[in-house]
Amino acid sequence: MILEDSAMLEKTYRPEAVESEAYRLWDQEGAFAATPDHDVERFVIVIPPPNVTGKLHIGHALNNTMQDVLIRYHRMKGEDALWMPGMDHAGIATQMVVERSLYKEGKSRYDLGREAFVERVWDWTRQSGEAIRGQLRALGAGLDWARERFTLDDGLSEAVRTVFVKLYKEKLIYKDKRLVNWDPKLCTAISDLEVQQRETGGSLWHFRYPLEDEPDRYVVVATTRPETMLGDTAVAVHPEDLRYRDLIGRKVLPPLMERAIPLVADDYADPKTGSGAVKITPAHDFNDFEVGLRHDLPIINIFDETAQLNDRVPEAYRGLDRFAARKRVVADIEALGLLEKIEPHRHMVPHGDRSGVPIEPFLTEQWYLDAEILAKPAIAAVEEGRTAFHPKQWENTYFEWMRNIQPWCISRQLWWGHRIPAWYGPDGACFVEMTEAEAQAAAKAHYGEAAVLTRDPDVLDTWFSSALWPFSTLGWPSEDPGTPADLERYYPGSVLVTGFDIIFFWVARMMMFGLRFMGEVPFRDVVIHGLVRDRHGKKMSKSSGNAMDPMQLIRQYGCDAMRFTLLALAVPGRDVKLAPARLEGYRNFATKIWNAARFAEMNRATQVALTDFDPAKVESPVNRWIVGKAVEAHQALARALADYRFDEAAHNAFHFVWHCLCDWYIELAKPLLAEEAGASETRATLAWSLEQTLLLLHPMMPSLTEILWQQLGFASAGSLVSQRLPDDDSTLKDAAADAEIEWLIRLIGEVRTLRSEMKVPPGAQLELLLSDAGEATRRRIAAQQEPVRRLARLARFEAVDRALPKGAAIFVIGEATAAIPLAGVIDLAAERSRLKKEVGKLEQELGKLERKLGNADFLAKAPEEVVEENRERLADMSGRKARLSDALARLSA
RNA sequence: GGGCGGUUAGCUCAGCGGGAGAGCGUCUCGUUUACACCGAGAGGGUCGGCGGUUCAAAUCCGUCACCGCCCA
Repeated sequence: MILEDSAMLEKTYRPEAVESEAYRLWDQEGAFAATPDHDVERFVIVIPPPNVTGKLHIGHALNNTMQDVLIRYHRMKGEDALWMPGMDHAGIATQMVVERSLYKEGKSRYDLGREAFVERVWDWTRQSGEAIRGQLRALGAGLDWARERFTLDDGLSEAVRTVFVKLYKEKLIYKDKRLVNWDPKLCTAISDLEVQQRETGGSLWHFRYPLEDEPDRYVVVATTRPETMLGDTAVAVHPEDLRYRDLIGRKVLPPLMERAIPLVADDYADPKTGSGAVKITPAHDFNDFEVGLRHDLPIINIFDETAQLNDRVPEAYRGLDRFAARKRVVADIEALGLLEKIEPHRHMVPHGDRSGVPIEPFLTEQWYLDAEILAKPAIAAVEEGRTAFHPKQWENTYFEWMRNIQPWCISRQLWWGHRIPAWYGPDGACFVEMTEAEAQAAAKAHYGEAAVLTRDPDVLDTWFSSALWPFSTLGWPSEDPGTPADLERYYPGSVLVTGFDIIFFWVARMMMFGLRFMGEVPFRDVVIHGLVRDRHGKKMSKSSGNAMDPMQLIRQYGCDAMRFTLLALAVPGRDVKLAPARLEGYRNFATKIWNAARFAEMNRATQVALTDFDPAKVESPVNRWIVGKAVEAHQALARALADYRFDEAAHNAFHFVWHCLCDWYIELAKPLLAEEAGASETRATLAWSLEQTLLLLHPMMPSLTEILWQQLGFASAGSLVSQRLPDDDSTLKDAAADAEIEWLIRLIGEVRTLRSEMKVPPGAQLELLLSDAGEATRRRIAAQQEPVRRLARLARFEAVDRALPKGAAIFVIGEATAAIPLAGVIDLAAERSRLKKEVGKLEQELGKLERKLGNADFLAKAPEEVVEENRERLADMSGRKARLSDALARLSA
């Protein structure tokens, strides 16, 4: 077992073994509970509630990972971090899921009746909610579970009713009869945003409508929807269209019907489209509806709610669905000889985004919210920067939509959701109140006696309750003693993290309602991320078979690796293209960390080594160097997260761990750890560096780091999850140590390159001689004997005063010239060509620099430090070039 | 039609006024016990085209081309 105290770490990292263990530990400690009694900064995220439709997808994984990083990071900064969990009842989506399962049993919701059906959805919800909680845990998401909310909870439902009643009484919510987007499959109104325009291959049918009083003459109308001609109430032509001028005001007789309809003049008719005449069906087209209003046309609705033709059409067509009706109408018109032609036609057809069927504009009475009034302060709040989008460009999208906002149709003909608190009297009078009792009272006042009331059967659009989520979850509008304190303390939230596709749904509506009812924005920052796509950039979907299930990825790669991958790829303003290769890479990274910890453990560099350790007092340059690098890594993390640059946070941490800590520090520490003297400082520094690494990585890779924290004994001071990050302390950085280690790294790199290019056998131990070494370099040579000899595989490494030997490979480092005598081994021709290439490159660079520095304008106009920097580079390069040319000359001699 | 974003190494993408970068892949070499889910080294780019601003442009402006997304 991994957690047995005495056991060493297992040889390989097995994520599945640590993840559940870590979460269990956090649960047990109540690590995710907010701390309302602590007098510290607050950091609040209210989760965008996932739908209770069953499964989280990879987009949820990205979204919640980002939130978890922020929450864990701010908690580790010592703030009171609250991450409010919860789920959304998701009216249409959930109802559909349950109806589908009923359908498999051969039943419909009508067979069950409303009450039993709703009970059945509750069963589903409980089950689905449990599944989602499990998935969020598997993700490592540190939510404050005791506070979990559901949009249909009593308190939240009360919030919904409160808002509805208030806005109704303020006349911002009203009932109206107009065309809505009607989903004939789900039999409910849906909002504009739930309608998808899909390009569809169709036809343009041209029909002849004879004039009523001159049957030999006809007007040709073109339509993409022949079946709606049964509801035509006019034909419109453009007032300036000379072809039809004389016909305006006369009547035409559409085929198949006994009804004559007028020819009206309206700008809506486009003379350039088709024949220039257009049939007008006010009940079944948004534009036609407007035309109808202008000309006072009758509105003839020919569909029932499932889009079958009703009894307002000739008998032959009654009961046909719209697709059958289309065929029949076309065939019948053709039989009458009134079909002029059929042209193929691609056009956009509105589809329900849930049901997938074409949407009908349908005339019904619905509840509306006057969103324009609520939008104004919401626009101002973003203009004034009280809420800021990241990246900022999304503000344009927000403004664009908010400034053109339409009345929001908030009623849905569903059974699952918040039932509208409106009751009707026998004469249809409407009473909107918090409870039935209050409605009764209002009715009594209205009628002067008690009346039988019927409740409105409809429910509210799901987004209506989502709009209240940032404050309804905190207890609004409850009068309970506990909750207002929460509201006061945790509203407004700090951040909302969501996808760009949700700006209109969540962000906009939360802004409107937050400002209206709380008088303050619901969050300070809105972090917008992209969609997760497959490796080719295609949208994931079940139908194309490219969907990646986060739970599957967690099993395959581990939750930390999946999180880290998503973070590293989460470039602002761009979609995430997720490829297995990236997941593998970061799974390897997790293993790398695990093994670095094993190395530390094997060298007893654990918590034990840290007794009385002060990183400021470290002496050896290597140790001072890694201390400085760790400080920089923390600084980089802070900078990245302050800007919500999760990709940079991940890349910086990756670079620190792999390339600073593992590639160099551990390798350089090996000889020191083997020594008698100096080993204890290095052991302690290694332990400290690892501790810093775990702190640094924890927000991004929580499980792995927590388990290592426990295993290496750091947990005597508590779990990693509740540790404080170190205060920023730049005094721990040491420029001299940095310079020395950078020199060392370059030196070793040069030798390795030479060995490889000269094809020196890997086992051969070489000599490295430095001439012209200054005092500092000589000191470094003396100090760094072991690391250099070991990592560059050298038998000897020393400064010399004599001339460098002839048959040697040469490179330049700082002021010194380095030689590796390779007499007998070296291929002189190869070394000559290598040096020539090197000199050639330098000459090219030098040419550029000389031209630049020879330009009077550059000297006059460029900032002094830029000029100076270029001068230094010139000096450095010409020195190197001189020495390499020298070596080349001697080789050729 | 309007708006937004993109075009940088074979792939995925950073960088957004002063020396072209990362990860993955490719090639060569390597088991010196943290790690082969590893180590060492290398190769690879007129930064989409054209024009302009500037001492200086991948980076700013204009324009064109192509690719996405959103709204009509």
